[in-house]
Amino acid sequence: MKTAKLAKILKALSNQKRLELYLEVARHSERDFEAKENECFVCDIMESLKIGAPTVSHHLKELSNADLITTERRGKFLVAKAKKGTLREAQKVLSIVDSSL
Amino acid sequence: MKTAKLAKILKALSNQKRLELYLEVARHSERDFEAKENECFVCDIMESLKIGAPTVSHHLKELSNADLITTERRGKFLVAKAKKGTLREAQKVLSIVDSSL
DNA sequence: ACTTCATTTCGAAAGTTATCGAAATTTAAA
DNA sequence: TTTAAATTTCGATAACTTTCGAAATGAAGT
Repeated sequence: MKTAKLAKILKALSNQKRLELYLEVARHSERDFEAKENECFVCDIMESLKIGAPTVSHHLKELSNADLITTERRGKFLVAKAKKGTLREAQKVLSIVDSSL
Repeated sequence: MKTAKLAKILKALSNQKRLELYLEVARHSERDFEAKENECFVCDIMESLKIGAPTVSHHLKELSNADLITTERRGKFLVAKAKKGTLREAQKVLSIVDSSL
């Protein structure tokens, strides 16, 4: 992976709210793609992170842009899923550091 | 590790130049603490990353602030050393994601 | 079609960041 | 102690970010 892409991924995770949002998505993504009718995601996040819907939407877009998540409309709601491979790749690059020390 | 600290670390690595700088430091840190008289570090980086000295200085400070490196004066020069533990801790938090998927 | 709820887009405000050139500081050497 | 090299601080600017409220859009049920 090129440093430009790695930097983009890390940047997407460099805001505390967005990082928490990502971790939340990552932990719940499997479950939420099987979500029941009355489950949503953006509105859950709004409440748990205490940020407005426009901001959540913006953050989700940044995470998508960095290839860290995908989103899917499920009826009225939007559910997000983590692309675990992207994070793993990023970790691989960073772990070069460990092995060389 | 709290998300606030993790976010700070990731932010420090979220700028491409700074990320490259860090990776460079990480790869060379052992060697450069044993540096010969005429080896320097900031000025090397200036050339290899093509950014001015003030900017390098600024980036080093940010990496220090995030606890990712330490710096040490060696005669006229400044050498930087990676604090591998910090990165490892960060990786540990992020790897929760992997194990939960 | 109308209403309602969820999400996105738009426009803007406030704050932060990357980068630079110039000046100041530090260190070593002559 | 004068000089030269390396680094830092300062002041400035341009670009970007986070966040918001308001308006627009999309989806689903009545």
